[in-house]
Amino acid sequence: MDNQPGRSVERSGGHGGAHGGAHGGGHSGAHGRPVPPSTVVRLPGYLRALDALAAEGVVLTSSDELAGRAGVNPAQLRKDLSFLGSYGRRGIGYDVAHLSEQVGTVLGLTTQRRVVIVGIGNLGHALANYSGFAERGFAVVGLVDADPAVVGTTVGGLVVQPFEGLRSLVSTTDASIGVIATPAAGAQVVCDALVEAGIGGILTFAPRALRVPDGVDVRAVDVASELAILAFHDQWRSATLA
Amino acid sequence: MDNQPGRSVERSGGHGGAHGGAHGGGHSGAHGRPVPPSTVVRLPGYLRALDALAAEGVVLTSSDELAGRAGVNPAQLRKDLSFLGSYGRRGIGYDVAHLSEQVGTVLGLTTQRRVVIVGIGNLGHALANYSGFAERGFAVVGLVDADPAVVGTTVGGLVVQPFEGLRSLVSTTDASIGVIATPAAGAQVVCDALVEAGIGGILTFAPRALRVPDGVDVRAVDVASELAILAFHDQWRSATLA
DNA sequence: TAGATTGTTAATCGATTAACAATC
DNA sequence: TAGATTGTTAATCGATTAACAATC
Repeated sequence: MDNQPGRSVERSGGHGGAHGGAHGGGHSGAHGRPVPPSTVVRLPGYLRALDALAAEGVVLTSSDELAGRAGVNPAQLRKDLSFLGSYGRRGIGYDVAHLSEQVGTVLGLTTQRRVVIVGIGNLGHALANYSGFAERGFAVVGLVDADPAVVGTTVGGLVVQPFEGLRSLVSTTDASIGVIATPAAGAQVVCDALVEAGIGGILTFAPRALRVPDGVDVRAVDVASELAILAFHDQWRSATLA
Repeated sequence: MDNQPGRSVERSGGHGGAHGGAHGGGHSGAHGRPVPPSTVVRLPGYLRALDALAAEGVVLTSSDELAGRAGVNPAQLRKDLSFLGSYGRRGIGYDVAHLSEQVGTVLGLTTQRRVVIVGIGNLGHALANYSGFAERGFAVVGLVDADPAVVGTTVGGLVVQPFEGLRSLVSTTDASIGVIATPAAGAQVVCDALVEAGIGGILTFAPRALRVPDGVDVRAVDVASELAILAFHDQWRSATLA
């Protein structure tokens, strides 16, 4: 469980390096066929669209309708779903409730996962109070901050713990996912501590690439990078107008 | 400038549909060669790594070093940079300051862009106070919320405006980028209003696909989806251990 | 049966990577 | 010159899309 010198590094917005861990191959769906990474990242969008349909009382949908809602090509939707199994009926379509359940199962949302948030600044506050966690079966079970002025305060019903308590917090709560909401400078130290504590999946908001050992999965959300990408397109709009 | 029935829909974490606007082709780099989308999304990461090197006083770097910092393959880094022009020297490497400037220019970060944030809840607060905007040359010039209890309050030095004032706010400030930090239910209405007001790039945090007309660029950050993707890998770790 | 719609195949397209000639 | 490192080519790989047979 030693935190070896990082072998893989997360790529902004992408996967962390290797998450394959033991068996090397990709993760399999119901068919036994592996589900490609590009498909996995679209599944949550399908689930969202399915839940919206269900909320509207729609019972049956088609690849055309569902793809339209999710913003993808119908052929791509069908191909993506085919990696999970055969959950539609030719000539008929997909049962909304059933497909939603299947997609949720494939994504591993049937088991509750416990989340620890490190860095309780503005963003950490927002995340600690974010209702989206519970809606998808995630439980925020711990908050950690390095600032003594923040430690001991209550946020979203949880008392903020000191950084030194991270390891025991993770093991006593059996958390498997860590969220890094610290400034960039502290992110790697926090990441190392999370990995050391046994966390297997990390969502980071810090604008910095993180080194993690094989088998640890990192997803990065970087607001500044997203804005820069918008700026790239924006300058082309301006140039084209002029 | 009418907001036509949406033709394209953003994909979670990806591009909005078409941003090509007038000319259909991709956006060109210094060479006149178009810069592929996959390259554009990595450029901010390179810029980050370059700035970190500069802060450490490093003057010259190699594709190996820079790629290591950014978490990509050195061959990929060189290929990406080759779309921008020839900014390295064979046998020598890249001048950190010069390359940083070139990448920043290509991304359109030399011109200040003005940003309006809609939805001043927990997340909107965090964003309004986020220093990362200014560091990359973005100026937050307006805050908007639909809740009368929030309108009129001061956040990050700006007075929150009512939703009805969005259009005039955008035109008087000449904002080109809009950030949506509202609940999912209101996101499409806000999006439509931003487009109608002339906004060309949108960063949304609402967990919902947005319809936008051609030429409007949408980037979506969805925390719940990111967690779901982590859950997918997490379940495979558990299964492999057991 | 006729119409609709899936699941899958095959074709296209784009992205990644390795290899290496160019050149500092 | 010898060593280092880029920029580019060519090979590989994976993802997207169109088309259609299967089938409800």
